[in-house]
Amino acid sequence: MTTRPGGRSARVRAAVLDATYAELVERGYLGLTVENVAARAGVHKTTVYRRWATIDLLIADALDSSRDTGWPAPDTGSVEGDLIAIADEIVTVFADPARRAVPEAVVTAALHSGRARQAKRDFYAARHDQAAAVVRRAVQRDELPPGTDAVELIRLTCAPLYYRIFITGEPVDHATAERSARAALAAARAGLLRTWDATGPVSSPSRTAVDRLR
Amino acid sequence: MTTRPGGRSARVRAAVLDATYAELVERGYLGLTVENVAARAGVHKTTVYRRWATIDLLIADALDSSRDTGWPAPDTGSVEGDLIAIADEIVTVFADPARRAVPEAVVTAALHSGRARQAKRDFYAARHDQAAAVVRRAVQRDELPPGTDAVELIRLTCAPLYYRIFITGEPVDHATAERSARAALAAARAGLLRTWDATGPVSSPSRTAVDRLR
DNA sequence: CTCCAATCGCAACTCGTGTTGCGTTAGCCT
DNA sequence: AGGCTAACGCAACACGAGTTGCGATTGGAG
Repeated sequence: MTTRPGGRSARVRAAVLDATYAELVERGYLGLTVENVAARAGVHKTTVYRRWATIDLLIADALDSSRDTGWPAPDTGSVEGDLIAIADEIVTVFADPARRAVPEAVVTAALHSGRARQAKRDFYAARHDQAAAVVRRAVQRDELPPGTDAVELIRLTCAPLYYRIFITGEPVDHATAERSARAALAAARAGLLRTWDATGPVSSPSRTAVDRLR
Repeated sequence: MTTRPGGRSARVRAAVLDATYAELVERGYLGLTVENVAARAGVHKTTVYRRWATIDLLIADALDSSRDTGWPAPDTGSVEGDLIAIADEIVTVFADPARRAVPEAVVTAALHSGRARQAKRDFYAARHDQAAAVVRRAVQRDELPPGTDAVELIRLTCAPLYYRIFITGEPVDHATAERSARAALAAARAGLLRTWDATGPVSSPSRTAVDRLR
């Protein structure tokens, strides 16, 4: 997608990656074969095989392409609202069989291929950073203790949902999302997620919030 | 394993399931083929194919067999110590390539087969129930608010670790385990994990802890 | 405009997984 | 102990994913 309109190579690459997404949504990871992807992309299967050794590398490449796609972080006015919105979006995605097929395939592929594992790591790192904006905002608004690890709070918010979905196989709903967000928030408010030592006065990188209290 | 010494069928079944575990540890999910399992079990491959249609069903059956194996919940004297011990065990398991192969295979198999998904769900439900004992103890000792959802506290303790391991691909260590346990505990102590309504006096199913305070 | 290198399409092939039919063996029941 | 049924071993086969060699096409450079 970087050089979308370009030489034949770029055109073929884009067509194949698009076809991969489409096949993934339609048939899931299991039904994903190189032949089907090639057929949908209007390309011969050898072309696909020559460029991507396995399906997992194909998924990894497709994920890389979509990583830099903009993802708008919610802005409800409060951290609590924002975190619940983030958690709710996860619930919504996994409630739709078509949409949940993509992350499921990514997780599966990452368990098979180191390259896919790397792509997945990069993808979630980017997403976490984008989502962490709501936390950084909250710290500036004194809603949360200064020095709160923004990404860690995002992790704690999402983790219980993914845990249920991928590990225990338990259902998730709006109540689950709300509970996860509130629990994570409780830890943050208790000062358990501070990056720098919280036991005493330190040379903090930013004491603006504290200073403003005086 | 239920009727270990029995007819030929039971013997073959046990041999195959044992071989499945051994192959899983040695070669991982990817290297797991029916032929290898059959060879190690001293059985012909058609015998395996006739009983278990796919590898995933084989893994599911092996998981079922190991579900009722006793798992000793830690008892350090405090909930915090117990939860950290539980979290630490997860870190330890996934630090060992051989031991992490099993849960990884289970998660992969569950994404492929409904039968494996069910086996995984049952397994974690049993584990959660066993681990929840430390929480129930803590509630009785008044370390935690009465009505605290024991299993939910266990979920919140484990979730951030599994999230890093399976989803984001970030590393886990003792510090991660400790932080997860403490964060979950903060939510529980804040009364966010109560099963019954916490906003006022209710007809609670069990007010023993409250009664004892008088 | 022409040539050249890279890439693609095509068909035939290899190889491993999973299947099938049949003969054989083991365990249980009277 | 003898027979009966269910399960197993074996070999041959079917099928599809992935590979390979070669000719054809594309897009850019001089």
